[in-house]
Amino acid sequence: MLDIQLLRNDVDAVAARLAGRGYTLDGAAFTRLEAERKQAQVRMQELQATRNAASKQIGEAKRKGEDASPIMARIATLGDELKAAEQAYEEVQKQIDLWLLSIPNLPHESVPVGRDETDNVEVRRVGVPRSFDFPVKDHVDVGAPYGLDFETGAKLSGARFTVLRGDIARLHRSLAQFMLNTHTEEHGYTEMYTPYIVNDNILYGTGQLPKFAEDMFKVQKGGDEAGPDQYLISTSEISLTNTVRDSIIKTDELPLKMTAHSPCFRSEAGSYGRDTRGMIRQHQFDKVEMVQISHPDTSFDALEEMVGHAETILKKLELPYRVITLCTGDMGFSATKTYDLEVWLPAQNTYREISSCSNCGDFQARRMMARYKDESGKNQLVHTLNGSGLAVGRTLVAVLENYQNADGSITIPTVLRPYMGGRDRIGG
RNA sequence: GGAGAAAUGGCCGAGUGGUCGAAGGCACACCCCUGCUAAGGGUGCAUACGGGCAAAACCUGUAUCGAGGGUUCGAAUCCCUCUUUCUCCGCCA
Repeated sequence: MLDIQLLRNDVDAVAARLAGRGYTLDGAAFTRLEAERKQAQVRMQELQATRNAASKQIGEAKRKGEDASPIMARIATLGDELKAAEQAYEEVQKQIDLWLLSIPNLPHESVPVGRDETDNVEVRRVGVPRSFDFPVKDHVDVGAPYGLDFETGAKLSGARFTVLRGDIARLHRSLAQFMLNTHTEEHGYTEMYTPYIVNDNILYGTGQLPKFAEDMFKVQKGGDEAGPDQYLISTSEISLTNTVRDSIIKTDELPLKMTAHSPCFRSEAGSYGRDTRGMIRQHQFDKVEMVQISHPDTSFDALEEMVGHAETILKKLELPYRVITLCTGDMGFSATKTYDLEVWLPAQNTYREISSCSNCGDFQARRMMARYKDESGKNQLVHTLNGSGLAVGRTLVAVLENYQNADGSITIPTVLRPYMGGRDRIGG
């Protein structure tokens, strides 16, 4: 959520910055709503002040044993007026809130301006894609003999669900363990385990609601149709970041660094026909997530650091990748700056997203009311960052494709061997 | 699932219809006193959103005692619904 003061002071400047990310801000509508709000609020507060003063007088009169009926007669009709005024105010305020909640974050000045992913800027490439002297298979064909099973996944749950068994399942688990251990032991993150089902208000905090409900899975308690709205998390960013909701953090406790391995559930409405083969795009996938709650002064340093943490995983796995800066038009709703890590997939002969690291500035903090106390004792909004470190399913894809051998076997990356019982290959 | 109790400021805790945004204590900040040891005194110390105002200081209004509704001129206090916590019983991995 943007600072409403920013909008009150200079709607046009905000609109100009949002235009860069392809969002059209209706400044005139805002100005109109704001005028209405001010009028309604002043009116309501005046009536409340009148009522409060009269009630005090009544109290005093009664204590002295005087007759309070003249005062009561004077404000006889106040109640109805006040009720109407309060309703009018609430109505406008609700409109403003909903409008505010649907505006995306402002891009940071350092973000390249552009329309879509073709305008993203490559920052660096690390590692050299291996050259194969045999026909390269994609992960579906590489993994099938060892337990990568889409057919059974579809039987159980439909398209975009996968069953892993045997060596592939273990490789998948090993990747998650390896990532989690690296972030906790080498990067200073606290390991977390959090709910996978969250209340709807939590999703307002991180920005999935009110605009992106169609990407989420909504769940219901058995037999409880009137129960609270709850959703499966689409990323553990949601649960990790919201742990600091409604709290005031001591300055010397910043930054808070949290990591978790969790499943992610995405309905991906609107992505039909994209990446239908294989496990690139699934309704359920695992991810190791990093979240930092940062002091505003250091959040952009923290972003660079976090990208480095994600890169460490790829480096240790010896997977070639590149880092790109997303342009204004390609960034997510809550982000003020985002780096994507893209891993080399030989079968697709291209780099594909495997991590996304964003600084959200105070955008989520304002929605969550997450603050710290500054030196002068004032409460200030924290900055929030999140990054994949990494998407486990896609990392599995990358390992299968990059480590495949001519005989159909798969070499196990060196760092994963301790997690795989010391073996150095699958099959062969 | 059944029965009962509870939820107040950073923390503890008083407050059952009328100047209560809330006593008192702790913690914290500053000042004074004291030349010495976890001593004494004073002051300050919730948040959000408005208006004066373009902004700071300042003045001022409104809301907030788990959440939402209701009764009332007036609600922390009475009523209803919900949430959470605790105790006991049952069930369960």
